[in-house]
Amino acid sequence: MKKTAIDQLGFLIHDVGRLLRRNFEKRGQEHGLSSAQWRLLVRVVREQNPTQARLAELMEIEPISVSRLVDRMEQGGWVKRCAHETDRRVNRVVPTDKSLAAYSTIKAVAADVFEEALTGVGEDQRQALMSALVVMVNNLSSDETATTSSNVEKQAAS
Amino acid sequence: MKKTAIDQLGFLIHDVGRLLRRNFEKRGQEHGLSSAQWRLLVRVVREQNPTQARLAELMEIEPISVSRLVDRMEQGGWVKRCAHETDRRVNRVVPTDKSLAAYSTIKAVAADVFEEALTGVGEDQRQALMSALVVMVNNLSSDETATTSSNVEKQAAS
DNA sequence: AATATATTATAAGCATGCTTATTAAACAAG
DNA sequence: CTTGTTTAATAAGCATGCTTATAATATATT
Repeated sequence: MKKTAIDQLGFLIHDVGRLLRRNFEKRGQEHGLSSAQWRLLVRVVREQNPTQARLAELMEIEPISVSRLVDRMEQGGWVKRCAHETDRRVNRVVPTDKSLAAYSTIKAVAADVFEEALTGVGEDQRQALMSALVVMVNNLSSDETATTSSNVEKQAAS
Repeated sequence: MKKTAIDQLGFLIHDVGRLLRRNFEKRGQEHGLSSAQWRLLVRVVREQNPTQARLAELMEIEPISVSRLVDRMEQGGWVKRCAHETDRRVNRVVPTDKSLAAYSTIKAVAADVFEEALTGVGEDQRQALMSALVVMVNNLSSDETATTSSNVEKQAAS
């Protein structure tokens, strides 16, 4: 059994991420959501119509990136921008009926990709993998806003 | 101890990848290589002046992506394009003295980022993490060219 | 009330991935 | 040798991340 050197970690994480994304998008050609768009939609549904700023915080990407993601998703009929009740600067991002209808199907596609990826990885090892990743996220985002680590908690929870 | 659900796997991998990249690039502002450029440089040094096509194969990205990466790295003085001995279609990508001088320093920065990321993760868990990731790469790229899995072997080896 | 500061979203432009199409050179088949 | 196919690199244009800058609105301070 060869010992995999730690300095391959970056390459491995990068490759696994890319391959997960590729597989998800290949299988999901019927639904037509990119993986970034899917990540956003999950937040929108879970959080119940968050503002764009809240989405940026949750996804830990820049507000402008959210803005353009929402642009394309709005164009594709996945979400709508709705005016905030009191603050006229703010847009709430709201899923369309189309999104809600597709949600569980797409979720199943994602689960399927994970299952394929983890074929041959035992339950213990899966737990080790997941908890190592959670620790890594915490370590690496430790110097950022406090929101970060609580996000991870939340992710870990559900 | 909360059980981390498998359907968070995509989010976690994505986040860890992004955070590793961000930390590497933040620390490496002095050397001025992006993480994609660093990945390419590692291949160039290890493989001893590969062609662009070979780089695309090794990095599992499209030739055009290599082309533009090399454009910027050539402009930044990290690599040169040299004519192939016999085939006039081909460029060999060759590291400059500047690259070779910086190589071990940058490698140390990467190792440092990994060490920070893995703080609090025990040796057993590290091994479990790495081998799970190797399995995932193999599973996910199984329907691609045979080159893929042999790459992983090679990565795992060194 | 008027002015200064915060916050929300967006604009412009770069890097790195992709797909699809093109050019130049090499190779293969008649 | 000419014609057709394959291969190496590049071009054009899109998506999604980034940084830096701007406009509009809210909020806080004087």
